Amino acid sequence: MPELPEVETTCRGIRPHLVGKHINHVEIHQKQLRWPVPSTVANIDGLTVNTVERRAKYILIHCSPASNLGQNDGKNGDMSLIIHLGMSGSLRITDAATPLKKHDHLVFQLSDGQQMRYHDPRRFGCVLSTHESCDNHKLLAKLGPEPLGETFTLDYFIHSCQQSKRAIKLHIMANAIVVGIGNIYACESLFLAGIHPTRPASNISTARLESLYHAVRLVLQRSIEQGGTTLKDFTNSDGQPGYFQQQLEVYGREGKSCHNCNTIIKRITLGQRSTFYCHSCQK
DNA sequence: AAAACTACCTGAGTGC
DNA sequence: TGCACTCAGGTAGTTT
Repeated sequence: MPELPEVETTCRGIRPHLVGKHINHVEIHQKQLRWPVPSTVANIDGLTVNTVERRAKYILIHCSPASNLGQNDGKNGDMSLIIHLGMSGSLRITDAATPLKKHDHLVFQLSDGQQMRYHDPRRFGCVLSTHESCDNHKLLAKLGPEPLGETFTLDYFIHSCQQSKRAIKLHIMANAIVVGIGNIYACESLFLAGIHPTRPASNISTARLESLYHAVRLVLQRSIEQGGTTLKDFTNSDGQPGYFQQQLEVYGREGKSCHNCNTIIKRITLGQRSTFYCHSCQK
């Protein structure tokens, strides 16, 4: 299930295969994703990929007509794809001869003969297009800062917590506060910081919030370095699994011993989501 | 206004 | 073997 590190891993994997290439043709085999794939996605036919970026868990692919390359004025037929991998999505680069898989919903035919395929069994993801700046798109406009970016400062984080009485786990998972921290990394970060997931955000000392701030960034950074977490169906754009799962301390470990103190890891439901923690290490 | 809840979806896993 | 059932979970939209 792609979280921020998986999306970053995907971006890095597909970028060198896409930038500078033309997209000759798009095939839409299944348009019924989280939202219907708009027919305007097909307008990308013939455009050239300028950049591949990530914002939160969205992959942004910016394209221009070949004649406009370098103008970067946002007009003249520029177009961007906004792709979300949802729970089970992946983007893979393959050659055209590779047989289609059952859930390969979109196929982007590239000018060098390769293809990029959007695969998503559970169809929780989306593929949308826009001619405007992606930052203004409805889905991206209200997102908080990137957890690994410069605008996510310690002061900002502490202040946001002091304003909220919600459980700290729900606070760090709220996209308006900071993006890209899903269930797995929220659990892991709280374990690393020694903070109980249900503790109200405003009821945590600034020293402990500082630990959490660094824990969030460390956990995400480390996971990106490992190529993401493989749970069930995540593989990178080459089809290789990530290795971060081998380092999970609490997530999915209900009933097993804490690596730190041997206490049995507990599971509770918080915000409709399974939440794993060590009752002894996290207060 | 903020928080809580729901719908969307299908593959994997479990129990009978 | 196969059927019925549960669980996983990001996000926007709805309800409280």
